[in-house]
Amino acid sequence: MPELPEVETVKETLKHQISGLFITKVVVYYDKMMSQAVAQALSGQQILTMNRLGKYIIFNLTNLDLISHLRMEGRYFIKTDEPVLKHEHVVFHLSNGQTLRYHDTRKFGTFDLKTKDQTYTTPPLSKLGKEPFDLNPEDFYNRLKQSKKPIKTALLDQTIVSGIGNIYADEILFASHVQPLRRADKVTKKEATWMIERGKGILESAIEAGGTTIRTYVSSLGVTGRFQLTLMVHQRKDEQCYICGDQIQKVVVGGRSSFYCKTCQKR
DNA sequence: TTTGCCTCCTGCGGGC
DNA sequence: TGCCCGCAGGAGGCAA
Ligand SMILES: [Zn+2]
Repeated sequence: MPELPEVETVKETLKHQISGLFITKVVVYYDKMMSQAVAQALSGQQILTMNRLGKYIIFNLTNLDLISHLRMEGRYFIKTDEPVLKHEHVVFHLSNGQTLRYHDTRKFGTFDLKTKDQTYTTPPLSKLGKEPFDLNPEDFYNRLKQSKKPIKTALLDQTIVSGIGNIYADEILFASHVQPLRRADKVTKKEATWMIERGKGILESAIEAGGTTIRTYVSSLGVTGRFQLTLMVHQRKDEQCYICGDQIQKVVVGGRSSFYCKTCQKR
């Protein structure tokens, strides 16, 4: 599932591919994905630029903002007049004859259309906490102090810190030597600081990796922003820890699969 | 108030 | 080989 780095890559790619173009028509093939009213309102809007906040992509239009969330499987493809595929649910027709296709096998992605004054002052964006890049470790620590839920769940809570998903949450906890089930209010200031500082490094590396593979993905697999990065623990159940050799454990925390090394993450 | 469970949707893998 | 079942997963909604 795309997290902050992958979404950043998608946003940057789209920015270079479609900025300046006008949306001439929007066709919806799965009604629940986008209302007719929204589709019609998009006609005639120019795509001025693309922005991102947390895991949300923002199409900055003439006098509206379209907020797109990819959830687990959402992808964008830029095509011309090829047949519309089974999982292409929304097709944006553009002023240069190309089409932007929103592809989503699970149909979990969302679109929200906002007037400019409502974009950041109403949900979903108004509820977002800061990204790790902007979050002061001390503020993060103080916020964790107020929460009794497991730290893994807190890291996934977009109102506490935005942009982190299941994969990077596991990686950040490993890098900070903290077990996923530890209560958030039991995390020390040192550990909270590690989570922010090392979290930033992990996300930055992933963004950088995305930048290097961007062309391959645009041409072959669409604008997914996905790329292979070496993961220390996520999805590595029963494999050896790269640091100590111990077996990676899997636990379910808040309904989410979580992976950790019980030796490197003692508490 | 805060927390946690359920829901959406469909491809995939395991079991027989 | 093919069918059936259960699972995974962001975030919103709702119940406790
Ligand atoms: Zn280890």
